Amino acid sequence: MARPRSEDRYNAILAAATELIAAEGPGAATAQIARRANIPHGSVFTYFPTKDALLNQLYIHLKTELTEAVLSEMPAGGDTRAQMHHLWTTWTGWGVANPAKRRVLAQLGVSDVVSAESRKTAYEVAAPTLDLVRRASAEGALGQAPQEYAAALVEAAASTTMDFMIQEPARADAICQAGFEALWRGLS
Amino acid sequence: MARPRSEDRYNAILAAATELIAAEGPGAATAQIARRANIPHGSVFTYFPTKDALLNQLYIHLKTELTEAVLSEMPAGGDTRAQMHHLWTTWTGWGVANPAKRRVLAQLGVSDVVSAESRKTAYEVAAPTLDLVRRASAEGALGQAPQEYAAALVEAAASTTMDFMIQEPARADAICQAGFEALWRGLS
DNA sequence: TTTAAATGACTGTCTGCTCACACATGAAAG
DNA sequence: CTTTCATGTGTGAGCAGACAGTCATTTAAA
Repeated sequence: MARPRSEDRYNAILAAATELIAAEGPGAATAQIARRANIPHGSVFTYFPTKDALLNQLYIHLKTELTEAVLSEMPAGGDTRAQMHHLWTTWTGWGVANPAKRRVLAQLGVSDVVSAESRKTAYEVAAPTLDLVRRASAEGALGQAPQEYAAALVEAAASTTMDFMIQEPARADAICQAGFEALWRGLS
Repeated sequence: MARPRSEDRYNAILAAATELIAAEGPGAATAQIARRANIPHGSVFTYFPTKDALLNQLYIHLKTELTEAVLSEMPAGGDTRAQMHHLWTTWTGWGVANPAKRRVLAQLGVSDVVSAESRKTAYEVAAPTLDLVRRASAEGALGQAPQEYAAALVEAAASTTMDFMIQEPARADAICQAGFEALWRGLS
């Protein structure tokens, strides 16, 4: 019926926004994002109704990408520790390999521009992760606490661990392993 | 020699900035901050050379206040667990009692406007805390990891715990205790 | 009398967003 | 297979509003 939207452009906008927001925070200008994406400024608003909508979409997009990375190649079987270890190393590995994406998630995570709905959507995408954490912590000190609490603690620990892995690349593996050991002891 | 600056005004600016940044992020306008502090817009710039300087000062101010709260009435003696428990309950208690301040620290903590120098200053203020965490974790899984890593994990866990305590006031105490138990197991 | 704070109107810059027009697309008509 | 046509994207100049910071003047402390 009409000219279709370009998926490439959509992705280019999200990619450009990721780089700029990582460097300048959520205040990065839409005109700058458009320039980096090699499209005219006006086109940003044919793909996203407002800047807020763009930031919300970006948040969901990155959360989804992270969750998919973490769940891919998850060992089957019932060994919870092995699964948690896989989750941990994949998660921190993704963050180290994608520092800009990681930084954007950190910035948007504490920002008000991300709506409760977007957070809920991201939360549902991450449900399998939540379930794994619940299994890992059911018998431990956090067994009676809200299951989301244990999941949030794991996320916070992963985030902190990535910071230090990036900061000291030479000891990244050792930090990752020590962090997992501490996490596992805390949960179980 | 000349009219002195008013300490009240200085504090009023920081207090107004805290409330507004908690609600709107670091993008909150200086004119708004001035209005909330009941002073003319121009006066903001006799107390702080730029908005960035204001945000940096605010960050150091809140970090210092938090550290003082945590270290006050710290039990002497050599019982590391009791001291960690005091640190934990005081820290999370401060956050629950001061949600705006806590939120501002979270927002500024991931923001680029806070310079490396400001972070270093805040870090030095918190040195006694760091030392306590080092003692608590020296024999555990994190014994070989950078001591700042253990401290950052404690901070991240405290921050997450406050979120849930605020979210579910009825279970706040239980969450706080469960969190400490998990933390202690992870560290030692 | 000297000095710097108090004040608020003002400014240059930047912001998200709009809009009129040109044009590509795919469906429908012949 | 060609022509027609409705639809909605491509484009960038332009707009109203918001922003951090300035400055000439007034005022109060030392």
